[in-house]
Amino acid sequence: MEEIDRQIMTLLADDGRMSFTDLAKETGLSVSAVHQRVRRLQKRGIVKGFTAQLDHEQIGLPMTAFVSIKPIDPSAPDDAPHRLRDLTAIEACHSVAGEESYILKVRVATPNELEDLLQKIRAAANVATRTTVVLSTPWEGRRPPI
Amino acid sequence: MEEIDRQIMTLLADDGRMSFTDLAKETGLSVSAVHQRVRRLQKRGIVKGFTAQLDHEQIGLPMTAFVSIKPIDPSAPDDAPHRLRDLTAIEACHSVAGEESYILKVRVATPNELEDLLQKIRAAANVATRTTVVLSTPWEGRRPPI
DNA sequence: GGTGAAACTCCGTGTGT
DNA sequence: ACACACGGAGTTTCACC
Repeated sequence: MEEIDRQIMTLLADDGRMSFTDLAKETGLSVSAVHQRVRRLQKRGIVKGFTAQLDHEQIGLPMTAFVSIKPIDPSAPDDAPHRLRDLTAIEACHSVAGEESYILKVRVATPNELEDLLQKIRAAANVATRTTVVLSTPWEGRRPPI
Repeated sequence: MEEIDRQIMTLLADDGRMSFTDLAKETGLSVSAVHQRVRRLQKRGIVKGFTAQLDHEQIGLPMTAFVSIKPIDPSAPDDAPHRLRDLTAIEACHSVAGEESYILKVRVATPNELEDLLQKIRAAANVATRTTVVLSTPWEGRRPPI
């Protein structure tokens, strides 16, 4: 039964708009049973939501970079995520082990915008930054083997 | 008119399963006009697809890491993406500027699995690896400001 | 958890402007 | 590019197992 949930999640990860009718055909369950399972998966938070995958080039954000940050004053309390939250160009913020404390993934339109963003990051969180610019992305957001 | 496309994409990025009827209400257009626009956005590849957002903890992949790789033999042809393609634990592969040639984002269940994966990466692509383990993720996959 | 059916809503296409 | 309309398809809830 857990097997069927995995199957449903795999199908929805591939096509987030697949109809309940088609999910039912694929799984061999009735439409209402599938409906019930999807609602339960959402309620449990295993399925957190559904989203459209957009082409960054075409929506005007062709530049991606990873920004590692390190506090200038290591004794100060670390609330970098809170301080950086309003910088919407930061697509992801990961706390990491290693020499730096966070890795940020950012999307911008131009090198100039990246420069502006780095200044804002340094000012907002009182950190030093180390930036790695993405040249191309062979793949991204690939579905994990559930 | 371009404004309405941006609005539609924002709505679909927030809720990938929103009905055309609701999109029509939000945008003030008719259902068929919205339908036409979404199909066009997909045909142009601006909307690349729709996907379910899954909780990595709950699907058994609680561990995330960034793996930077550098070729051991810099004179060899660089076909790392092709050689790494079958390692499905690699969620993303970015070619980057800087000291290393690629940054990989990987998801695994345990430290042991990470160790196995790193061995496979080194063997498959003939590279040295530098791994940064993610401790927590304040946010991820946030919608860019379209 | 599962089914099946009923009532409702939505989708997708055709037609017209 | 958009609006309107209509038949087919999908969704959602219900009683029952």
